[in-house]
Formats: sequence, C-alpha cells, structure tokens
Amino acid sequence: MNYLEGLNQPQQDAVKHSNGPLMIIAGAGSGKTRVLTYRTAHLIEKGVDPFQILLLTFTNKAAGEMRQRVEKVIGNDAKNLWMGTFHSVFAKILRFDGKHLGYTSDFSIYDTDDSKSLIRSIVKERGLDDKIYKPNVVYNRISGAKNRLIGPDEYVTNPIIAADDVAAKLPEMGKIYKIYALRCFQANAMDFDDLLYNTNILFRDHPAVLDKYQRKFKYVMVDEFQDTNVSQYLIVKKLSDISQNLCVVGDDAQSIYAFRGASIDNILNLEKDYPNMTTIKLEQNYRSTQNIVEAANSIIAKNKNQLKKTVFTENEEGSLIELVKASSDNEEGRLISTHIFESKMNLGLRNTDFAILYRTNAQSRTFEESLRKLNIKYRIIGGLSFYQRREIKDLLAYFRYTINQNDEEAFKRIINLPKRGIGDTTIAKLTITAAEQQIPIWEVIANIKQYQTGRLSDTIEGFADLIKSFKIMVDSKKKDAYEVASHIAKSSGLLKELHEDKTVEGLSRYENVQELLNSIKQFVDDPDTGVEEKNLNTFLQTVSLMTTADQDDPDGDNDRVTMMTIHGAKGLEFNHVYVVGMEEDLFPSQMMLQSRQDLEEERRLFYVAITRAEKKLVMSYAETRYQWGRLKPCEPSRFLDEIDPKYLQFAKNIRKAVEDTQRLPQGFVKMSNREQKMPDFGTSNNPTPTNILIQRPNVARPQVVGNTYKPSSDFAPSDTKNLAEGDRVEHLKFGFGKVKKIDTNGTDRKATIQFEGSIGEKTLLLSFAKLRIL
DNA sequence: TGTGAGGCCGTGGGT
DNA sequence: CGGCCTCACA
Repeated sequence: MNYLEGLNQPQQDAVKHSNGPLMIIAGAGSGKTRVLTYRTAHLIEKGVDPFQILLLTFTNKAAGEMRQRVEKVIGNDAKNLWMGTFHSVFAKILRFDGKHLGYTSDFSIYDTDDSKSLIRSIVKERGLDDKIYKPNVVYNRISGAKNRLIGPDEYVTNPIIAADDVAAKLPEMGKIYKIYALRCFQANAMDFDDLLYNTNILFRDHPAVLDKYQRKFKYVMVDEFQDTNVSQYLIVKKLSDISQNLCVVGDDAQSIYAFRGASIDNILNLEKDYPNMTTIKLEQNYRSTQNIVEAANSIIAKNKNQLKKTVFTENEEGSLIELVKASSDNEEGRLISTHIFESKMNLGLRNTDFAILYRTNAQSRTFEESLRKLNIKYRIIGGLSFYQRREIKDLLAYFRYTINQNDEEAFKRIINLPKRGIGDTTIAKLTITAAEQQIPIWEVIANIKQYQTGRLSDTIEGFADLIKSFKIMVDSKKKDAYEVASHIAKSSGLLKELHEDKTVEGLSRYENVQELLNSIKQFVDDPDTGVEEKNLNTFLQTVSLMTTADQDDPDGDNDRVTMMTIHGAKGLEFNHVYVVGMEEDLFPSQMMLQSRQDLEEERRLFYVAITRAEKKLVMSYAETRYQWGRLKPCEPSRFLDEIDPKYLQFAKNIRKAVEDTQRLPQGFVKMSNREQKMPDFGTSNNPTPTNILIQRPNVARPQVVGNTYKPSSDFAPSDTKNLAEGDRVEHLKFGFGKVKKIDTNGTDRKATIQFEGSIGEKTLLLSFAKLRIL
C-alpha cells in the first residue's frame, strides 16, 4: 500500500473507502484522477474481481488516460476492468442485449450529422419549412427529450410539452420526433442519445437483464459526475441499486455543460437519493499559486447554487493576475502575442507552457495572425474533428452500408458517390417502389431488374453488385479489417477520385483517407485492444464513438502555444494562461444570458478558465471589436469587477502601453506608460533568438480569382498574374516558402513551392491557394 | 454537371 | 466579414 504515501488525509480516506455510496467533491487541481486510480487499485488489492468494477468517463481521452494510469499501478488486471465512456460501455451492452428491444447486434450508430440529415429529410418530406424547423433546433429538442427519458409517445401526449412547442412556433415537433425515432429504428440505427435512452428502456422493461448487470457490476464509479444528464444518472443509479457501491467524483463548481443537458442537480441532490452517503471533499489544490486559487475562489463564491467547500493551496503566493487593455481585437492579439514572446525570453519557457483561452472559436483569428507574425508556433484545438471530415465519413458510410443495408444515412451518402448519375429523382423512385412493395430499399436495389428496366437499372445493379461483393468479403472472414477496408476504398472509386484532385484540399483529403486506413491497420495489428475479433464490424463499432481528433501535429513539432475555447480546456493545465476577450456580452455570453438566464454557469466557466493556470494568469479585453464586419464598442466584463482587485494589476511587460483610464472597471489602477526595453541579445545568457520579429512590406490587396475562396484581410488567392518563380510567399497553413516552378495547364495555374521547415514541397492550384506574395 | 453570384447566418461541444 | 448553402445559368 505504498501508494498511500504522498496522499493527504481526505485523499487517503477516499481511496480506502470501499463499501457504500461515496461522493468525492474534488476541487480544481486536487488530484482527483489519482484518487480514482488508487481507489480502483485498492479495491482490486482487497480482492474485488476487476470484472466487477465499472468505471465511467465522458471522453475517450479521459478513459484512455485513466486506463493507462490504473495499468501502471495494478498491471495486467487493468485489462479486465470495464472502463470507458458512458456511450461505449452501454453501446457494448446494447450489442449483447439490444435484441430485446428489436435491434440486431450490428446496429449502426448515427452521429450528430447523420441525425440532422435525417431530420432535414423528414422536415422536407412533411412539407415543412426548414427555416422554421431548423435541423439544429429540432435535434436539440429531441435530444433534450431523450436525455430526460421522454419517449416519442409520451412527447406527443404530454400537454405541457405540446404547449411549449406551440410557444416556440414548432407545433409539429412531436410528429417529427415520432417519425425520427421510427426511421432510426427501421434503419437499425441508434443516435448518441439512444445509446443511453435505450439502455434505460432495456433496464426498465427487462428486469432480468438489469438483474444480470446489477450482479455483474458490484462497484460503479463515475468521473466528472457534474456533467451527467438525467439519463446517465438513472443508469448508474439502477446499476448500483443492489450493491449501493456507487462512487462519484466531480466538482459542482466546474459544471459547464448544462446547455447540452447536463444537470448540476445530479451532484447537488445526490445526498437525497443516498442518505447513507459518505462525502469527502478534496480541497487542497496542487496546481496553482495562492493568488490564482484565491481569485478563483472569490469568483465562484458569488454563486448560490453550489456545495460548500474551501479550496486552498500550500503553493507559493505567486504573481498577481495581469490585466491587459487593448484598443481593438487586433491590438489584443498583438499585446498577448508580445507578452508570450517576452515571457518566453525572460523566463526561458517553451511554447507548450502557454495557452490562450477564449469564449468563442471565432476569437482565435487575431491571435493566429499575431502569433504568426512573431513566428511563434501554435495549434488550435477545436473545429472539425477527423471523423467528421467529409472524405472520412464517406468511406465509413461504405463500411456501414456493407454491414447494415438498412442504414438510411449511409445509403444517402454513398448511392451517388463517386458520381454514378443516380440523382434525387432516381432515389425518390426507389423509395416509392420500396414503399409500394413494403420492403426495404435495399431489397429493391438488390433485385432492381424485377422492378425497373432501362439505362439506370444497370447502374443501380452495378452499385448493388459492388455492395454485395463487399458483403461477401466481410462475411467470408478470410480477410482482416484492413484488407477489406482498402479493398472497399479502392473498388468503390473513392480513393481514385481523391487521388485525381490535385488541389491542397484534395491532397489532404487523400492523406486523411490513407490515415484512416493506417488506423485500421493499427487496429488489426494491435494485440491488446480488448477486441476479440478484428473485423470491419468491430472496427466500425469502436470508431463510431471516436469523435475527437486528438491527433498530434503531422510534422512532429509539438512545441506549440495552445489555443482553444474554455470549454475545451477543462482537465488541462498550463504554466501561463491567457483568458482573452473579457468583455460584457462576449464573456459572459449575451446569448447565454438571454436564452438560459444562467449567469452562474458562465461564472463556473470563468472559474474553470482561471484554475487552468499554474504560475501566471493574464486577462485581456478590447475596447472595440470587429463583429460581422462592423466595429463594435465593448464594455469590460462584469467578471473583472467580481474579482477582488487585490489580486489584479495591469500588465507591465508589454511594450505598447495602455493609456486610457476612462472606462476602467472600478478599483483598477492606471498602468504606467513606460516602454519595455528589449532584452540584450547575443550575450551568453541570452542568445540571439532565430525567430525575432519579421518585418513585412505592405502588400497591395491581392486580386480576387473567382469566389471559391473569398479574400480575407490578409490571405487571399494570390494574384496569379503577378506570381513568378523565385517569389517568396506565405501560405495560411504551411507558412513561408519560395516558388520553385509555375505550370500553366489550360485554365489551371499551379505553383510548386518549397516551404520552410519540415513541410517540404507542395504543388498548389493557385485559384485555391491561400497565399500571399511577400 | 459545374461554376459563380448571391443570400443567409453567426455560442459553447463529447458521444 | 467569412463560411456555407442554394439556385440560376451555361
């Protein structure tokens, strides 16, 4: 039990507690993952069979990290733990027992895009206006209902919901929900919410099944419990009903996902459901300086809806929180980038020590530009994940359709891809025939000659034969997942089509598909994924629930400043943290306040942002900001007033001083105007940096070539007339380079550019290239 | 079938 | 403004 050493008393209590309900309230930076890991190890050491322990997380990443850490402590036994995300664990259970609800074990999983696409079809088919019945809105309402365990039948009969829908001017919602649920069922598909909803239904209607799992899982643990929704909570509650060995870990102060259905009441009211519950509070913060911890406390203290706790630290006092005022969003970018540059110089830090956190993704642009100008490498977390990319979804749709021909969304994606001349009209005809004959569309396609003759029937037969041949390949089990997948990628024509596309986008699409195939190879070769049979079906099952990109940078250079939304930063920590855009209506977000009237969740979000910082916290705001083309005046965020001013100071280390004191929030001091001296470079302590400021000539606004890519203020299709061999250029993604060769080929004009660094040579079609001539 | 002009919309995000 | 989508037109 040597791992108990180095744990503080509450941490030890939590690790040693093994029977009965337990709630661990873990403040930011209090070592909650450690406690969870050791508690698991402790249970196993006391003789609990790893097969009887269920450990639930929210993200694949968290699950992966947890598994690694548990493995380190207890070794091979960790493989036998049931550990994973809510969705993956219950998808597994539904593959075993979904037959009780009418699903086969190879049901498809619809991701958000599939769901919205299905909703769009339904709205159109019913002749409704998709400007009113926006797929996004409809999806969120259906999702909200499922998360509260309201099925379609209850939804249509509940007068309160009906009234609410009428008030929202969406009277047809109930009908859409009903059809949506039916279509998913007919497609043998579940959306993300169904994985939880159906598990609840399964446990409710089939007591024998519930009993089986209640006996199996003697110990249930939930990480990030503050983010569970009602549906998830009811599952864990049912599972631990007999054993009562439910252990949840969370921090109500970091509950920031109410907008997508998480219920903070789950953690606030847990004691009502479990009167015998032990509550342990982890209040010592090991991450941040005193100033940061106390400033964070002073913010969260304003919230009424919370559990009482006092987070403290024994770390050094640290420096004050710096406040940067900028005159515009562009200047904010420059000031922050300069601050990073100078901190790097003065403190000898690496790029990875810094993070810029913002409220909305749209704010990243000015920081990108200013960091690039200082030659500081950055990476942006967020945006489209790997598995959401078109080309990846296309290939996965082929896999899905090969395995499940009822998968309507997969069918829609691939029927005319690559182009076969099967358009909307043909699909409509097929659908009508299928409805008339009361058979699935696949039956019509597979036997098309019985129903239809003519030119198109040959094409359709060709498609059907293609799928049939894939199916035979999968069913024969002679080839592994990688061989089948490469075969499908090739014979479907997808790979060929991408290979012929020589634009930058085309190249990267081709590379992405190759990367997907590589990951399938890895899946096949990896001996310990815990998957028994490595076929296409099992790969698809794992991959359907993998949605985050988490890929390292392709060029292997991982020393980068991290930029992301505050939501994305939960669970991470950085030496220096910049919380930018501290303006009223932006943070706290105006929409959040209008639609949810929930200032407290915004405040918790601010708490999360502050507590990411280990040593230094800098906040900035701009007095004006470009928004949708207009320059908008901004007020400093009310959150700045809420921090005790004794923790704040104006930034000293930035070269451009702030002058105006007029609109300073109360209690702020005016900062001095002194110019920061640049360090003396070239001494032994301070070697000349290679990446010092780049002087850039003024460039005339580039000519617009077509509107495929509209020009932004700085990057645009280059002036194809003026670009010449030998020119120095800057590319939005690849950075700086030199034009080696220019080819004109019909209307296409291509430039081969040698880029600096490890990027190498790229040939770009100039009408798509995001280039600037230097 | 592909292109380009014009319209619309704009929060947060894992599964 | 910028990204995405649609629709008209070649």
